Amino acid sequence: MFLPNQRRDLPTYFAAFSNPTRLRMVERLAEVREESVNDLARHLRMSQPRISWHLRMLRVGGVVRTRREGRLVYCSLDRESISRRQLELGELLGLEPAQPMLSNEVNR
Amino acid sequence: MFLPNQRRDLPTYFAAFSNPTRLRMVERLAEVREESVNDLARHLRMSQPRISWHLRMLRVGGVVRTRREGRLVYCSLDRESISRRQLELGELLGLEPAQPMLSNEVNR
DNA sequence: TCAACGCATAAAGAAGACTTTATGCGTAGA
DNA sequence: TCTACGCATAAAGTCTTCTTTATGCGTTGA
Repeated sequence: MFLPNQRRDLPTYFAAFSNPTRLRMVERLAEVREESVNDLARHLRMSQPRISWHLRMLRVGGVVRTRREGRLVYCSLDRESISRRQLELGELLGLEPAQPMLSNEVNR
Repeated sequence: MFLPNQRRDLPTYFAAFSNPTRLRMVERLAEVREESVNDLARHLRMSQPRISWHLRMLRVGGVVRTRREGRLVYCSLDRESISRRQLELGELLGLEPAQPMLSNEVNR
């Protein structure tokens, strides 16, 4: 009841990274640590609904998390979650326990 | 002329992992190290064209490689390539150089 | 409490991913 | 050299993902 879980989550995790638009968003969030939805949209020159849509995929995939402050929603990488999924992939591939990758990064 | 490359390859890499069927194939190949297309199909109870189709995605994504021997085509994980992409992701996310993950695994 | 802002979501259409069935090409063995 | 096998690919149809345009809901500041 834990390993099966893994197989359910991994596809959405990888799907999050499997799109150029989302990769740009991720890249941007890696640079700025945190940014509001509108600012993200402005910076990447994309419509706000489009950003929101991809944001959802990133959230569901466990790549990005958001927090609300007033009427702004700030996005940031969920490094802890990413790290966890990477380990799951390692298990699936039957790899050495491998470095937790990011383990020495604090999450925001 | 190197970083842009990265952004071109990563989506196909992640797309390879973003599908349950392909994840099963990958899981299987992690167990058996190497298997022919037909045997893979038999084991996973899927049609041969279906396997071939997904195999192509896995190959394009740099996750699996194949070698021909007579009329059989053997599939195996391309651990070296996977390792490389994992590092690219790390760079994109602005992470510590992080362990090459798999680095202490020989490739078949 | 009203107007404007920030974001999410819905609806519709376009593009892409996936599956099945059919076929073709190369190799091996008779 | 003919047949059967293993695999790839094509064609057609279906299902999913993605984009745009329109709208709604919550929050802030007047």
